[in-house]
Amino acid sequence: MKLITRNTDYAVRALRFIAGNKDRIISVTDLVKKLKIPRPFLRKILQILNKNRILESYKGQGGGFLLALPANKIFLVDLIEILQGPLKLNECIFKKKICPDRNSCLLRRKIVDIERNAIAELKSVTIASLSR
Amino acid sequence: MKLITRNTDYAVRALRFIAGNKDRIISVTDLVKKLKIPRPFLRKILQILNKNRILESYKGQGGGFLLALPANKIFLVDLIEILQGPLKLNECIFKKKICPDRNSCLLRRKIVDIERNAIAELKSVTIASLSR
DNA sequence: ACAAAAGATACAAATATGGTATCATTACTT
DNA sequence: AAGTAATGATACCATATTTGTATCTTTTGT
Repeated sequence: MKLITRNTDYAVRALRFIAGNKDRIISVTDLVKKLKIPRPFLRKILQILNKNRILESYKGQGGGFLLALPANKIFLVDLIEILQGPLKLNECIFKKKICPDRNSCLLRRKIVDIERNAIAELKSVTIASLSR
Repeated sequence: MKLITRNTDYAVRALRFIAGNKDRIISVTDLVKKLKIPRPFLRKILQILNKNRILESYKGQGGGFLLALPANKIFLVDLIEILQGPLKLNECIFKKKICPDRNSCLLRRKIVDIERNAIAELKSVTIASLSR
């Protein structure tokens, strides 16, 4: 039960590095040299971040990536949602059907509370705040 | 990223039912009739709860299960730990090695904070409190 | 002795996660 | 214009976890 999976962790590392080299275009080659992340996996992650407008990309020789937003506007919650899907800690077991058990919904309500708190805390975390 | 997996959810349902039939031995057959849980899977879950002294078991004809503890002493956190393993939201990517990146540890620290809060909230949840 | 229960344990299917491989496209350099 | 170094798109594969199934043994009440 991980709050953060490896691709989110990798994304944070990569984004931190890119943020730290302000205005210099960073290629996957640069990143692989610094961070020990499997190259094709990292490429996939960066492509996803690009599609989600966290990164800008430049093709061709000398190409690479830049932040599409200032580092203090890139929120960890957003990265989690992009790379791991919606931040739901509960995921009701009975998918489409209405939950047939009022008491089990008591459980769900508790989980939703905890989820709300966790999200609130995560909301304050940005790439900038992770770069001190 | 589920806080609670299906087997924990099943366990809660089963324990609630057993708690609600105080002092009557409940067999898997009884439980399967009431809760729509696949029988062999439920058996496995109950066996685990028995081994972990959440349930008492009685073999032979007329056998089944009783709570080994009062319902207000059966904590959700414990069920989670038993059925899903240690409640760790962080799970540092670099397992044995010392984390080589001080900044990524900033991330870890945040997650640990969130984890601490979530666990604190979970600590108050018992089978009894889920049975109103 | 029989049958109805749990105990133990090995196996299997489905899903999620982590990672590869390959080909197409773009753009800089010469 | 050609070569090369970069990303885009996409399909595939390996591993781990979750969610089950199947089967045989042991116990106990009737």
